[in-house]
Amino acid sequence: MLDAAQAVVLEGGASRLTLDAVARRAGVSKGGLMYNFPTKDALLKAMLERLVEHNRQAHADLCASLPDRPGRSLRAYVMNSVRALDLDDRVSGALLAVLNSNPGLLGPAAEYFNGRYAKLAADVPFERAALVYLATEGLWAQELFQLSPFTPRQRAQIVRMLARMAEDGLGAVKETVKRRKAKAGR
Amino acid sequence: MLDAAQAVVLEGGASRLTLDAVARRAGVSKGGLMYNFPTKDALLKAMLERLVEHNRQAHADLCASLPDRPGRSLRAYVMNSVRALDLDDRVSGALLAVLNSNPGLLGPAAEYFNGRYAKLAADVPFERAALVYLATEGLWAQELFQLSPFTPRQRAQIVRMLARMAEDGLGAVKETVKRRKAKAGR
DNA sequence: TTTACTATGCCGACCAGACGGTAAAGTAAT
DNA sequence: ATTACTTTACCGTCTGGTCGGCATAGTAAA
Repeated sequence: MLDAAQAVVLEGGASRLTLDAVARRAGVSKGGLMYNFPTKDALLKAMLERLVEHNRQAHADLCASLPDRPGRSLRAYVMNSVRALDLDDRVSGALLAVLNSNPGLLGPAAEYFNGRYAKLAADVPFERAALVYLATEGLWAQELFQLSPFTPRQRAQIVRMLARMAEDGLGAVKETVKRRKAKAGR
Repeated sequence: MLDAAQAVVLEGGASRLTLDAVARRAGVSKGGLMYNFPTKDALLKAMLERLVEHNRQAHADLCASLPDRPGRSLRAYVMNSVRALDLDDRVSGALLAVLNSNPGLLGPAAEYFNGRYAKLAADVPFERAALVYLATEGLWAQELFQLSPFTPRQRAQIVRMLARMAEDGLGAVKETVKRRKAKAGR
């Protein structure tokens, strides 16, 4: 059922997330849907919770597959965010769905997102962590609203830069600048 | 009337943006509202257009008040974005209002936002411009959804860093790192 | 000046449809 | 018979949009 709800949001936007639509999509009657989720807010809450859990899990998995160096968690966050952008991710839809209706439901999710950063940035200097975090978040948002001014090639370049900055710090950018200058001088 | 619409969105969220509410707020009847905006989409479009124009103007003004050095435009963008966060800005509401209903209306606005970046980043190395741009956008989004994990002090620090990066490049970050280390060593 | 006519701008009652939610009844397994 | 679950049918409300009317002002003929 939650799958159906996410599908509906993905296809028709948050405004089309109606109980009837979800029920139809899930192959049950509206009454059946209301039995499992007594109210629409309950459904939204469940969607959001599953989304957060999914995100947490993906980050943990990715983190485990990376070498244990300082900045690993932050790097995993970057990679996880941009990977989600590639597939028509469920996250996007459900998030939009929630905040346009009941803003109070964001509470628990906000807690997660707030706590998330603290863990990400624990082993990276503050300014660098903040920069990488915000830029990633910005890239994600741009793509979500389809307002990104970057070409796919540029996006890939940015992602590489962010991933390197998460671990290597400023060296990554300096390297690139050097390389660009060398290239320009050629 | 557009003022009323923005006020409604700001107070009650995008979902409360109904024709009746706007009409009441504007002190006219619904018929009167419909006379000026024959359809709700027309109203949304007008709101969005005014918003874009407002943004463009604010950036231009701020740009003019800054010394003409490379990165001026980008720096003005940063300052303008974070200034908008301070007051309960109209932008936030109306933007949300539009994208949750008719996504097609974003077209013209998307054009503006796309073109905007090209001008901002014209006189700044690509990676640095992208980094500043995305981080600013990320900061703006975080604040908009009230999901920012930063304290006001941290936010101010980040803003200073971004503003410096817009013009001075990596020197800004390096400086700060140096200062931090010196401080820690004290 | 008066009168008749027209255009503009706005009003407010109304409509058809969609929405979230409820209730009674049914079904199948335990 | 009880329980878990589903269906069908319905209700009250709200929404975007329509429609006929009304006041005002402008115009031009008398």
